[in-house]
Amino acid sequence: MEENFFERVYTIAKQIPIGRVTSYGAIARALGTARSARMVGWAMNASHNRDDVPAHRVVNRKGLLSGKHHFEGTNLMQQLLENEGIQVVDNQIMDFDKVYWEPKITV
DNA sequence: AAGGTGACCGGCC
DNA sequence: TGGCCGGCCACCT
Repeated sequence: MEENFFERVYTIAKQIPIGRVTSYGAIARALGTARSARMVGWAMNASHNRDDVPAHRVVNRKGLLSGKHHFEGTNLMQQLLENEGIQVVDNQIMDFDKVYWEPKITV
């Protein structure tokens, strides 16, 4: 199933469980393109077209809501995460190691 | 076809 | 984790 790079990212993002988050690099690794983490972010940017993609569950490796800037509101992303039981303070995810979830590696 | 761009990551101080 | 720099790769104009 050779879909576009975007589709792959979306597939991984959709697999993120509720109350869990992952990093761009993790997704990139899952896709086999560990060095193209930036592409993941780019794909997420296009995720605005998909409503099935929980982009709010994708943060950078530091657990910072790097992409919150791209959401509609200023704290929409944080609200969504908190709604799932994730504590977010100052654009930073608390207990990042606890809520962190690594996507299934699809080689 | 070439160049610019980006919601990043890892290494070093 | 704070800051800076280089690499990396697909998408857009």
